Amino acid sequence: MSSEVRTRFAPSPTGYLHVGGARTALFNWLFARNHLGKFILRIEDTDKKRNTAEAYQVIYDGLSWLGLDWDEGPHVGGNFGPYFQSERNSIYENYLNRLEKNGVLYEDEGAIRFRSPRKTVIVEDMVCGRVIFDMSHPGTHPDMTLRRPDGTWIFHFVNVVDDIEMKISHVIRGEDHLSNTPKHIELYEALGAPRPRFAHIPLILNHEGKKLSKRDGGASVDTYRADGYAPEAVINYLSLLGWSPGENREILKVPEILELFDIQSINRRNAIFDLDKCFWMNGQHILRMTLDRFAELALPFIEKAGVAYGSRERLLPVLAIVKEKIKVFRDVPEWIRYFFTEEFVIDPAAVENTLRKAGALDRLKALRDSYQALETWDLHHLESRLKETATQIGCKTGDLIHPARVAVSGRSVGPSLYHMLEILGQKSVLNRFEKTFRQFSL
RNA sequence: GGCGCAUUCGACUAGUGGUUAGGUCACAGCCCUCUCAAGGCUGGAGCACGGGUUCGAUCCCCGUAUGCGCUGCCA
Repeated sequence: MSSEVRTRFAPSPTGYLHVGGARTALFNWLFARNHLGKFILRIEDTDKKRNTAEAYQVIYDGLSWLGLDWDEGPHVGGNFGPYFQSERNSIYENYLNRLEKNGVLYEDEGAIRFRSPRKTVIVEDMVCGRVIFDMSHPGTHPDMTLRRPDGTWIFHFVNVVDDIEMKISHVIRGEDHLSNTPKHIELYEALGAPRPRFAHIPLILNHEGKKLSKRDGGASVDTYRADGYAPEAVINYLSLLGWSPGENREILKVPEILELFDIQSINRRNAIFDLDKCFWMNGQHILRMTLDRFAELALPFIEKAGVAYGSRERLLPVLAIVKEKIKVFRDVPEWIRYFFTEEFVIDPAAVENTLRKAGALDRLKALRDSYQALETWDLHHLESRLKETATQIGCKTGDLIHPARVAVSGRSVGPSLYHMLEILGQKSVLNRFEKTFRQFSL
């Protein structure tokens, strides 16, 4: 029981969930789940006035969307709450009193400072190895402040107190905290508390090699949901920043990541975030996911775009034939809209490149004639009849296929033509052909 | 400035005291093909630099450079 693994993610409500934070949360979550331990969410909302309800919600939404469920924290409670620093004032008072009794505090213009023991502190980090800090010089390592004159708390103190109180066994956090760690260790020692194991993971940087900021594309987790990424793809991508399972494995499902993840094998080098690869990876996950999962993730975008798909029974076959083309779910509506309405947009460039080609409409008319007479409207008959027609009028199949695609969809790119025609049905296809003749004949 | 961490193709990474330094994204070309994707093949592209240690270093050690982080009464 005392050896139970307990990790935590301790964000402050800044209004968005940073991908770097999400990755920190992910590694904490993976480590806890791997060791059958507990993953705790604690909100570090000490002295911020902009702590709006939305700012908290963004954190819950982001983590939930990614599937990083917490065992203790907001909404779920736990035995070590409250899980908001803003509600833990009396706890901090107690700990401050303990330090006061130990004579390690002093007042400085109204602020409370901690008197450093001025010794060498050795950090045994699970990622960075042994790191030695010489704390003996006040010039380079000034005594840290624990509390401001107005009574509000400083991060280092409350962070350590909470980790002690919440029995955090492993502190997994960004490498920007490595230099803070000796200070934290001094507090653990002064409080007579056992120190946790530390693991400092490399940071995520932007293309300029700077810390990824809110302005950088892909910095905020909610944009992934908005743009139509699958959470499992984002998890996969983030997991490979600073970590690799080896054997050239890359496309991994969450259970696989869980199985393969090993905190010892995290590297120490900062990683630059590459949205292109994340995008590619999303496509790979889409390719591999079930149609049900695809539909589940695509549906919000379809609804939002107002595509009147009628029923799930009508929608699924359409999704089935576009699934392999889709990279992000945001694109789904444009790929399927014309299946459900006659009022679809016609791409002028597509018209120019196909319907306006010499003889294109005549060939399409020949195809119309053969399809009009087609009795069995299915994939195979559509294909063989089109090929026969091409042979009869002496053109390549592509010379029929391309104009036909534009005629029925308004687009020059799309799924396989025969699949499209089969789903659209004979009546609709012939209608669209006629409409095309009316609209584009000279 | 001080302290800490890092440095393998443009990016993410694998890797070992002796390898043709491997994979993936991106890029280019080719193949496949009804478009677009997907897929296949090929190509360009990398061990920051200088000293050591060693028979031999990308790998170990020391410097230098560069980058990042910390150096707050931010978190």
